[in-house]
Amino acid sequence: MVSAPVRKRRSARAGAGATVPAVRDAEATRQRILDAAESEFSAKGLAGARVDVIAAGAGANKRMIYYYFGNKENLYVAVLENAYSHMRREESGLSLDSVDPLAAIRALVLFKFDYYERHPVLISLLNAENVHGARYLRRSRNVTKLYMPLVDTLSRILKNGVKKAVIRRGIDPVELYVSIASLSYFYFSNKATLSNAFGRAFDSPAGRRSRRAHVVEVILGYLRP
Amino acid sequence: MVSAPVRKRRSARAGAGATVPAVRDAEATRQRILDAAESEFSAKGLAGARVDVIAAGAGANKRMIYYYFGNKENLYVAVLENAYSHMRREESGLSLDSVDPLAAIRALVLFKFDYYERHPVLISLLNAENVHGARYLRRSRNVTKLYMPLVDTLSRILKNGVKKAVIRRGIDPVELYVSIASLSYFYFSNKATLSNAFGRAFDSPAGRRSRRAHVVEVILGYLRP
DNA sequence: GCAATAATTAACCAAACGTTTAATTAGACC
DNA sequence: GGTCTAATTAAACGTTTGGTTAATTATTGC
Repeated sequence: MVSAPVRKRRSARAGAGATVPAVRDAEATRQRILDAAESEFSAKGLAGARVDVIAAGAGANKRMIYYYFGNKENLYVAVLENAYSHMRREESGLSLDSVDPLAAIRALVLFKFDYYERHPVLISLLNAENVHGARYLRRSRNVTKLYMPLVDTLSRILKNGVKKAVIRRGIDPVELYVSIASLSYFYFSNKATLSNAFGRAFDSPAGRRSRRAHVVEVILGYLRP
Repeated sequence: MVSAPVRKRRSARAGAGATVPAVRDAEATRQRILDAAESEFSAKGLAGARVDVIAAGAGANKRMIYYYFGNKENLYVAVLENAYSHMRREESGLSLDSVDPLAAIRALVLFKFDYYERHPVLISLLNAENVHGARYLRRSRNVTKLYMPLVDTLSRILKNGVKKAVIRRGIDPVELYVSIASLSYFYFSNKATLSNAFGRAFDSPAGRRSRRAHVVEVILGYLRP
């Protein structure tokens, strides 16, 4: 490349702001499209999202979407895979084999809460996906049945806790995992309608702090022998 | 056309099967549209739903939707109001002022579970609504902030339970209510992606039975002093 | 029976939208 | 510097879709 080192191709006026690089860069363009698509799909769902809005948000020509992803549905699936596998990866990176079973479970609960808080798009995407019966997630081979390792870990922790007499007997690890996810997920997923139902500001920092403490209390309270 | 007293106007071939009455009946037509809209909107969301599909499902002319509801959005709001206020009505019909605080809470937990199980459309509608920040539910004046009575009841139950030393001290009734809702809601709301993540058949009768028992255990286990 | 009105229908329209065609430009390689 | 290919663009295309027009049929009140 020559002179004019930091030329911007366009003013990226669409607000969504993606900074367009000076040079042609296939991978970067693809990534900008993916990012713009994530925010558009998570806000409006597959049917509500607009291809033109995604292109504008990415600072790319609409044609690029078809160049890199084929069509709208494929792009949606790519976004879904991306968000979903990110969570899975982070979660499996958790080292829960602490000596203290209760501390391990507490760590898992807090991880779930914090992850959902930091990744609202994942929640929206999962919500939309569940509305149409996980049609598109199921289509993606990269994403199926990868939770078993975590359930195994949980199972070991429970057994250990029972032996040490700090956890009650007879808890199904899958049910427990779902309950842990529930208590945090629902709070973030339904905060719009919850705020509407109670006057209470559900999304305030204080609200989040007390919810965070509460979910730990519920799970650990339940686990007591 | 002559005699033929029980003439059907159309064969209602659309599969969705609404039985079209022999005579003109404004209220019945309106209701058929509402029913068809509920199933279409809950399956596809506002943007994904098709006005023509709703009309066909209702066995009515498309024009009737605009005759009775003005436009697609208004119809959506009507569906939402309908489903939401139905739940609110049923819930406020619960008489939880039993002598036994734990029995009262157990009844609330089971009510929530059973209601969600029996009304999957409500869950889908709420999910879709939360994806776009409750924009449309907030628009409906009929539906706001009507949960306070229930929270008051819950508050009384908790106080009573503390006095009788069967419930631990210091539980926030709103947090508890949200937790109770979470444990059941999430299970039904996310069953598609959950079934995908674990191999396990989440939606089987056996699965539902054990989940139902589990959520009661979690809440009552947590409440112990 | 006969107007007046309410309910219903078939056909149509314009805008929105996903997708494509075909041409252009930048960078890589020799 | 010229050639080849990959990245990018502008404009258009064809369908789908929400919404409308205007005419028709049933029902109600007299």
